[in-house]
Amino acid sequence: MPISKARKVELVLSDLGRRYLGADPLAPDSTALARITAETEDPFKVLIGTILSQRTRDEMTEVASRQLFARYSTPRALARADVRDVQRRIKPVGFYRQKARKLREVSRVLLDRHGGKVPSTYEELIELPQVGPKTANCVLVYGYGLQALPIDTHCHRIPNRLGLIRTKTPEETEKALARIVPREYWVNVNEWFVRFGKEVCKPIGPRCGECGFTSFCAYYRERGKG
DNA sequence: AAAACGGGGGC
DNA sequence: GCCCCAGTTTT
Repeated sequence: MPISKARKVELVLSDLGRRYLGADPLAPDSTALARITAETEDPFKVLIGTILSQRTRDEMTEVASRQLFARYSTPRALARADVRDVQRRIKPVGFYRQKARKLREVSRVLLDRHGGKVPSTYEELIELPQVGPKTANCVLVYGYGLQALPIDTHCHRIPNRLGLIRTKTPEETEKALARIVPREYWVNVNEWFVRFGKEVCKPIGPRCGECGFTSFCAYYRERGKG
């Protein structure tokens, strides 16, 4: 007799919690964005660091962030920055030319329309340049301690593989996860999926031998032993 | 719905 | 050398 979906969700969350909750958020095995956001409660740095992390390898984000914040740590400073200097500092991340322009642009919008402060509502955040659903929710969660579910490729791939949800778009994934994940887990579930996705449930070549969920994983069953 | 953006690490 | 990465924007 197959176990219920609710039970699967419970098993996954408790197991990932055991794996990662006790872990030091500043430890080397933690993700770079997690370290950056853990070191500061500054929504501006969370916003900038999250934009830098978009579609870019995690380790590169940390290097670029430190080089950028060493010189520009406020919207006012970054709004006046020389784009070439910003480009040089964030060079390790992908799309660095585009991002340098967008970073200065978003800083100017913060000054012109938001009094130099990062807004704390989804509706306002999503209007900012280079801010989509994922980045907006990251600012709410890591910058303001509010409840939201930032959806990246890991948060989409893993619950779908496990058969917890069946969604095509990030929007669908966010709604589906919001239904099945208890609120108390929202602050953690994003990073749990990211770390689990990097270590075990990789996009290609997943280490199913190190996964505790193969007994009910739809992906494991279909691909015939990993 | 699909393509474009892009440097750097891993294989 | 080839492929992929804590997405967003444009077509």
